[in-house]
Amino acid sequence: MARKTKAEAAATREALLDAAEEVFLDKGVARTSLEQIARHAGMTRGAVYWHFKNKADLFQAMLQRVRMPFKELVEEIGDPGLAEAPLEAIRLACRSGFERLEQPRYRRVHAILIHHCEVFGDIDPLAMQNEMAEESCGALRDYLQGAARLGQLRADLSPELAAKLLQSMLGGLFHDWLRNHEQYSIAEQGNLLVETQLRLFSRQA
Amino acid sequence: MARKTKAEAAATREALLDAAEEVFLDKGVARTSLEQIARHAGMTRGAVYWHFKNKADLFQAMLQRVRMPFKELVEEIGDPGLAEAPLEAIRLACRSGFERLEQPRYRRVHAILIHHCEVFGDIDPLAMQNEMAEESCGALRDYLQGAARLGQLRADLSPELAAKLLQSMLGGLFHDWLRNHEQYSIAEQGNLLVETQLRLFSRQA
DNA sequence: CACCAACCATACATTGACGAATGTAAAAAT
DNA sequence: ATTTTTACATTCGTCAATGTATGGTTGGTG
Repeated sequence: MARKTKAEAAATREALLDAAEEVFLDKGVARTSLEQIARHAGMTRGAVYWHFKNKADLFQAMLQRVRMPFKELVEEIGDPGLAEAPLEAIRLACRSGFERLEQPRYRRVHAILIHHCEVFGDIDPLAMQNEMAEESCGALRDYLQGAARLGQLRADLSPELAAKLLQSMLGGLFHDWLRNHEQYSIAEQGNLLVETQLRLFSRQA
Repeated sequence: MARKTKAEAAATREALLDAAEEVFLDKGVARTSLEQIARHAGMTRGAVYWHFKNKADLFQAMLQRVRMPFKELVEEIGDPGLAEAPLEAIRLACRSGFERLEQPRYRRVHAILIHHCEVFGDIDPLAMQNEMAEESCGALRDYLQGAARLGQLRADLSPELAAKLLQSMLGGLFHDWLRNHEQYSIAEQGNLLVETQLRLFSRQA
């Protein structure tokens, strides 16, 4: 095959990752061969082995395109007044997180990570899920402790417990929606649930 | 090989299923061969193909040993007075569900179904998860509607919304604990979260 | 303008899992 | 006592997937 320009090569790399997302989501990671990915992108396995070391390497590259730590979601809002309204910060961060998840790329990759892959090679999806869970739970605890200090929480509810409740609820919603995203909108449902839960947490009903 | 008695044959069948649980949980379903399962049970693949049609058949047999629909959990309590205390019924059902999950067999098989297998053959684990989710969510909605009729719910909280909240929370806890069961007890954590959530739901704080 | 390396296709060797076929010895049935 | 069936073990052919090696063309750089 003829050599391509740098831009073209980068484009085929992206095309391979796009194809990987689609086929992984459809067939599952273990049951899809690199041949299938390459054909779906209109290429051969040679292209895949040029751009990536192996299947695990391709998988990690796929994940790199959709990283979104919880802290960044809050920072992107960029409202300094949120320091005095932690509950509102949580609400807005969840909102923008939900909006990202509705983009096909974010939805597909997370669905693959959560529901369509097992351990393989040096990839351990459960460890990655644990990282994500701990990061978000830590952030939630910080904000809820702030809310407790400001007297915005019910007196009979510890911020640690509230954080675990909220974290579990968000995780459950996350898993459930990624299983059947066509049945409802995570933006609608998620905002409704988060607002309700935060309302139950807050001092003034 | 010599023929075994019926009891011995049934025992080897169970031993194969036990071995399958352990190896599946360790290596993931897709990455474990029937050879590995047989060897781990001290047999060969001949035994596996005698007792089961193929890998998918063995997998389904493994699941059959740990079926536990939500309704049965309530029925097993057998307290007729629970009709007037739906919130208490939910609490007790969750409690006994958590206790079951702490048995290694139930924990392992559910962990495999949720976190260690992809689609393969005619097996679709996501469809099974959806069945479980819908069944439990339906049951929760029934009980919470009963609680609403009896005036045991906050007036500003619809039973449907409460059911979704609780269902999401339980699902999140379920997924999270199955990922790292050695870090905490689901009986302790689960009962605490359920009681707290139900307390937030109830009219009298 | 020349030449090297980037970019991808093609061909080949290796691996390992499946499933079917066959072997076999003892338990049940007659 | 004989026959049949059960409960496995062993062997073998097949096929799909991986990884590597090699080839061919051209863009980029000196």
